[in-house]
Amino acid sequence: MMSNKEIAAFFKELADLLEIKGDNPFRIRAYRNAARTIETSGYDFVKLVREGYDLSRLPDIGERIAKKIAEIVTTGHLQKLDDLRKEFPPGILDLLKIEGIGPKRAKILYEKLGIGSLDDLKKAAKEHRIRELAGFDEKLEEKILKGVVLYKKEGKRFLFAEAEPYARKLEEYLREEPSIGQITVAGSFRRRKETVGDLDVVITSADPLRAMDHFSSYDAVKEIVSKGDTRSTVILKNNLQIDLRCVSEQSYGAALHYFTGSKPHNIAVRKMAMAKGWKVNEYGVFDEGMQRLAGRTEEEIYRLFGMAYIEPELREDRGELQAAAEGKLPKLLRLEDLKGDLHLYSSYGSGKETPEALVRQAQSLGYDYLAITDRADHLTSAHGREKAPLDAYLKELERLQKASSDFLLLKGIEVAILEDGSLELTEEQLAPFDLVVASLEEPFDLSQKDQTKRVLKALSSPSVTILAHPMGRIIGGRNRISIDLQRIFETAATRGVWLEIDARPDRLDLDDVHARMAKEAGATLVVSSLAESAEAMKQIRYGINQARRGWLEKANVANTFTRSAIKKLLSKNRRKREK
DNA sequence: GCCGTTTTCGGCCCGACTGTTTTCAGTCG
Repeated sequence: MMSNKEIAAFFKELADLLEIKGDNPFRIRAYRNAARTIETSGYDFVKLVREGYDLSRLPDIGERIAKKIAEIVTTGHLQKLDDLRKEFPPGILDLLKIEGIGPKRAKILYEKLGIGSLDDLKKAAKEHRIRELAGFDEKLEEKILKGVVLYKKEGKRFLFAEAEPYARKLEEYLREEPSIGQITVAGSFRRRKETVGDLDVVITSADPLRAMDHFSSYDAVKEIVSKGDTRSTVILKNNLQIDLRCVSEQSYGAALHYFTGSKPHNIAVRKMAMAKGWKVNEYGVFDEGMQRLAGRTEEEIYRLFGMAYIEPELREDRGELQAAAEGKLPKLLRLEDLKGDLHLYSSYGSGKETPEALVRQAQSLGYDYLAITDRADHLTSAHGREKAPLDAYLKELERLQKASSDFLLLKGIEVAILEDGSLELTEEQLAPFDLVVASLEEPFDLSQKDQTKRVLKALSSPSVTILAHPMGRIIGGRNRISIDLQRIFETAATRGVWLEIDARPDRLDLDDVHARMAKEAGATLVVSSLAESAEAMKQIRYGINQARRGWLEKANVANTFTRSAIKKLLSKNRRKREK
C-alpha cells in the first residue's frame, strides 16, 4: 500500500534529477507543486486512483501528472524516473543535501570529477580537487568538506521540546540589547510542529547592525554562517541553526507571517495576492503601484484578504485559508480548557510518585479530575515485590477518592492489546475500573489487514475507554505502523471509545493529521500526559500543541468536559459498548 | 508541466547573502 508521501517522493526525485540535468525550471517546479498537493491535500491518492477520480481537478495536477500518478499507483514505478535514474549514479541526490551544493554545482561535480556520492565528495575535497573547478574555490571546498562531515553525524531535526529551552534562552539574550524591540521565534517552532529543523527569529530594531552584532556574539554560538545588515545565520554549540531576521516596525507583521510559514501556506497566500495584482513579501502587501496595503500586523494582512486571523498551528495549507475566508476556522483548544488528565502512572507502576502526590499536583494545575492508569503488568505481577499490588492499588485509589472532596479520582488501568486483539486482562479483571486504556504494543510489523483486525477486536471489548497511541511511532525512532486508521476512527466513534493524543515529546501520537481525521470521523479525543512524575504532568502542553495542529476544539476533547459530564459520559459510553 | 474573473499563450513567489570574473549566478529559506 503506497502512502501519499511515497507517491510524492517520486515527483520530488524527478524534480531533483531534472534540475541537475538542467531541464526547464518551470516543469521542475510543476513536479514539486504536484508533490506538495499530493502530500498536503488530505486525500488518499491510492483510493482516488482506484475509484477512477479525475485527479487533474486537484490544484497543480494536470493531465500529464495525473497519468503519472496513476502509473505509480498501479505499477509501483514511474518509467520516466527509472530512465532518468540511469543517467546518474544513485548517490548523486545526496550531494544536494550538503550546505552550499545545489543542482548546478552537483552537475559540475559529477561531470568534471565523476563525483556520485558523499564518499566521493569527501575524498575529492580532501585531495583538493574541488577548488580547481570553475565556479569553486578553496573556501567553498572547505565549506563542502565541513558539510559532509556534519551531515553524517546530524542531519536531524530537533524535537519541539528539545528546541524549546534554547528558544527561550535566546529570546532572553536578545532582550538584553536595548535597540531590539519585538522578538518572536517564528518558523515551525511557532507553528508548534513536533520537530523543528532550525529556529527562525524575527525582531525589530532601531539599530539593525548593532542587533546583528549582539546576536552573533551570543555565547552559545559555535559558528557564524552568514551575517548581513538584516539577516544572519548562526549554528549553536548543540548544532541547532538559528536564522535571525531584522525588520522595521511597519513590516513586522509581514515578516512574522513570512517566516512563520509554512511554505505551502505562504505560497497559497501569494497566489491569492497575485490574483488581485498585489505582491506579498516579507515587508508587506503591496499593490501594483508598490503602495503598501498592509504589513504592520498579521491580523492586518489576513483582514486585507477578507479572512479571519489564522493561528500559526493551522498554517499548513490544509484548508485553513478557505475556512478563514468562510469564517469557519475552528476555535482551537487551549491548555486552560483542560479539566483533567486521563492517562498517567503512579508509584504502583512505573511512576515516581504516589497517587496522592499526583492528585495534589492535579489540583494545583486546576484540574477537577484525574485517572491514574498504571500498567496491568506492573499491577498483576510481583515485579520483585512480595506480591502483586493490584488490590492495594485499587484500595488506595478508593481511599483517596473518599478523602478528596470536590475532586474525581477515576480508577484507571492500562492494558496491552495482545497479538490476537484480545486484552491483557479479562473483562472480569477489568470490571472494578472506571477507565481502561488499551495500548498498542508489539508486534508492530503485522500486515495492515492483521494490525487493523487486531485493534478492531480490542475495540469490541465493552471495557475499553481509550485507545492509546494507535500509530505506534516514536519520532526519530520507529516508523508508524501499517494500519487502517480511518476504519479504527469510525469504529471508535460508533462505540464511544476515545482516541488519545499523548504528550510525550517523542511520541505525540496521534499526530496532527490523524487527530484531525479522527475528529472528522466523529470520534472524541483525549489529550494525556503519560506522566511518570508530578512534574511531567505539565508536559501535557505538548499534546495541546498537537491537538491544535489537528484542528481540535474544546468540544472534541473529553478531558475538557466538566466532572459530572465526564462521569456521565463514561457510563453512557460503557452502556453503548455493551449493546 | 500547470494555469486562466483581462489570457489557451506566456506567465510561473521573492528577497538576502556569498564571493567576487565588482554584476550576478548559485544557494538558501
